[in-house]
Amino acid sequence: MSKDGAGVDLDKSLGYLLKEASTALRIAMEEVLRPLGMTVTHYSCLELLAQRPGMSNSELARGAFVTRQSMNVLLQALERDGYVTRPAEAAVGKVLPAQLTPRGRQSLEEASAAVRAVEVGMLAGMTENEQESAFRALRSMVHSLRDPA
Amino acid sequence: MSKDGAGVDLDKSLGYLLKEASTALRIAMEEVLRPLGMTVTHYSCLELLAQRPGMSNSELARGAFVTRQSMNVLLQALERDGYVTRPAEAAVGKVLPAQLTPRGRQSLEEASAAVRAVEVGMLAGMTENEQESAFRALRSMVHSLRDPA
DNA sequence: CACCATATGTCAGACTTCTGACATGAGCAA
DNA sequence: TTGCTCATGTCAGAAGTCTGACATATGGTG
Repeated sequence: MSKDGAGVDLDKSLGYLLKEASTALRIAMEEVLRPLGMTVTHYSCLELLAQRPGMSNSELARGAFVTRQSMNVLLQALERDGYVTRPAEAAVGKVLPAQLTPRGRQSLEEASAAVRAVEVGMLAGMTENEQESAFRALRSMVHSLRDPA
Repeated sequence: MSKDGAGVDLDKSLGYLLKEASTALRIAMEEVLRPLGMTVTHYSCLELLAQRPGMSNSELARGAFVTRQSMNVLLQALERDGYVTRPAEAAVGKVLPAQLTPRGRQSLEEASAAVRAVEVGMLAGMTENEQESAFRALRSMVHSLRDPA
């Protein structure tokens, strides 16, 4: 019953393993971010804004892999708490470019260090070549999933 | 600003790419499972039960990468809707072994075929060797994340 | 110009998952 | 036996994310 032709053999499925790895990473990140009062999406948003100041709500949503509605909820909270600022109205169109405040930047520094340590730990025991080929493999999977042509 | 020493360069981060790939896979699976009225966790639960009948709620939770509380909510719904059966009381201890009903098995068949197609598509363009090394890389990451020693 | 497809920001409600908590049972050691 | 630790099932409430919907702005095309 455990490996009949109709079923998916989870122990050998790259999809299943992909989810397993992603979950392990998320849990490890939540573990170090929780003491800082931050969720993974919360951190992702700040990190994105540090790299590309002025990103809009929709751009941040795509970068953090959530819907723009979810990002909007988060962004309003970050704005209320003083981590992020947005102009009251759009200069052009409806796009509101977001910026980190000094407080946001400082908060990100602690988080970024913690997250970087998690990623370094994740890659422990892998050679540069192994990391490179894993990178290419994941890129290929993303491309195939998004463009099934 | 986009690549100062303090930040994480998301474009080169394996962690970020891992989340991207996992999200792409989840979205692709949701897309094919939605017409069947099934979520990814819902499907995962049925697939696990097909491979190992008699799994308990907690075992299913670990296998589907959710908490046992979340799996309990789902399992109660699956039981109510006739996809799964559990004994009214435990034969030994508190563990309630779950089983697929014929209806659950039939529902799984359609879903399993759809999900298998998604996974095949995801691996399109990758050689057997590339898949194998990706598998080892992900396994290594999971291990390092769970056991940071 | 008018029209249409696309993208954005936002609100509202529902769904899924999570954390916290409790009681119960198994396993092991003193 | 008693006590301790761990795992399990479950309930309740909170948090995060999602889908659906609407108004608005842009860009291209007739």
